Amino acid sequence: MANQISAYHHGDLRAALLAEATAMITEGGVASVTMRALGQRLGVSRAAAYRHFAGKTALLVAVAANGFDRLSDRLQATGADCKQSSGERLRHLGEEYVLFALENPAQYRLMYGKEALARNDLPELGKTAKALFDQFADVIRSHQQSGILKRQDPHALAYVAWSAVHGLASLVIEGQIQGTDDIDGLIRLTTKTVLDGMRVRSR
Amino acid sequence: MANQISAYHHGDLRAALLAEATAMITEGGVASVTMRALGQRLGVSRAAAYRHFAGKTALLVAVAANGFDRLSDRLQATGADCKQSSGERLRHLGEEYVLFALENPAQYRLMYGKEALARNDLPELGKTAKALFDQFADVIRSHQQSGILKRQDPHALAYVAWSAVHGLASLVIEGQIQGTDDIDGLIRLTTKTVLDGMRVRSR
DNA sequence: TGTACATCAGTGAACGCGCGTTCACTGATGTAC
DNA sequence: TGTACATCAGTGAACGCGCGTTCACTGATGTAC
Repeated sequence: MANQISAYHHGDLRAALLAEATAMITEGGVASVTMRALGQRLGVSRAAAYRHFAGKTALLVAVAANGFDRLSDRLQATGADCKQSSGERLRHLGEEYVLFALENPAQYRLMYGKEALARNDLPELGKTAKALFDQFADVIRSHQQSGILKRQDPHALAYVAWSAVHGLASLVIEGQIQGTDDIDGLIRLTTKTVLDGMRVRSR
Repeated sequence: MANQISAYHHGDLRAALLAEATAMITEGGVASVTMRALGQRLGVSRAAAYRHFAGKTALLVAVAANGFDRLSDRLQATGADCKQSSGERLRHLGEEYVLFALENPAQYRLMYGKEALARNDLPELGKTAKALFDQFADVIRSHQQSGILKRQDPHALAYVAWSAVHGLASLVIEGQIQGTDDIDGLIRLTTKTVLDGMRVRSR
């Protein structure tokens, strides 16, 4: 076991590559990630990455997959924190979702955009995204059974709620909602408005 | 006046370049637009485009600007069609917005994403986008004065509504909401839910 | 009406550049005896 | 404990490619006289 890092053997280059690629994406967009720059920033040859990833695409897919894992963990922790069956749990879920996206803008874009990652790379990622959405739809369903939410197709209702938080996150990430605005207040208003619209007797 | 098109002089190459670039973006994403391919598809030298646009970026900015014009026209037509002061006008506005995005996915992405177009190119485009949003905020404000919508900061409320329609459009465009679903129904449910959440007495 | 000429749209060859990836290699590590 | 060796992570030079852009040019058009 080498717990010391020599100049030649990096130690955990794979993890370092993922972290550095994520940082580069955040700083300059996915187009700024090049195998050359990546190696240079880690003080490593540009060919070294190929020992750990089949190619650039595989590396980006890994970054996205890591994002899904982290988002899923975060949302599950939110669910555990907040046991009440009222609509508050749903609101917290939505707010945490937006916060994750705003804290990891580039990774989020990689997860849900298809500009950077072509369709070919999606089999594995598509499943992960679907699993996360299904978990969310289950929460919606349980709130319907508690009589809090309208009894409509839970998948459709889940899509509506997801649209709102994804839309808000995207608009902020893409710079369409300027920094002078009260983002936290906007997040709360969005989750509140959509939840109110989904509530029983809201008409 | 040359109303005949010779082999050498194209006639209206500028418009043809815009249309073809838009088509290419739709087919293969913005990365698939290259000056070479563009010229080839129009049966023209690859240098010909530089007679009409300063460079590739200028061409893409023009495509985005054209998108804003068309979207603005469409939404204004919707407002004119639908004189009633009830929430129906707002719903139509939202639905037309999503439909425009789904019919022009790549152009829409170019308009509201910042992946393809760097910040430097935004001075003009930013203003156009802002003007469109302000028009929308005015509609929200007038609905508040009619007593239909909650009296909250109209800009904030406008952001919420925009988030929902932008989010839905984005999720569909990025392939996150699969084709087997009832997209039209989902559009209606989204606008209805958000409008209900914004209504007076909706609590 | 006919000719000379200015204007401008499009040509095609070439440029330099940065990219992802490859390949034979070298150095460090851990293990078998 | 010491040595030989298999394993594997990282090197660095080189590859071919497609890109945006440039440049001197040529061909068509419209206009002045």
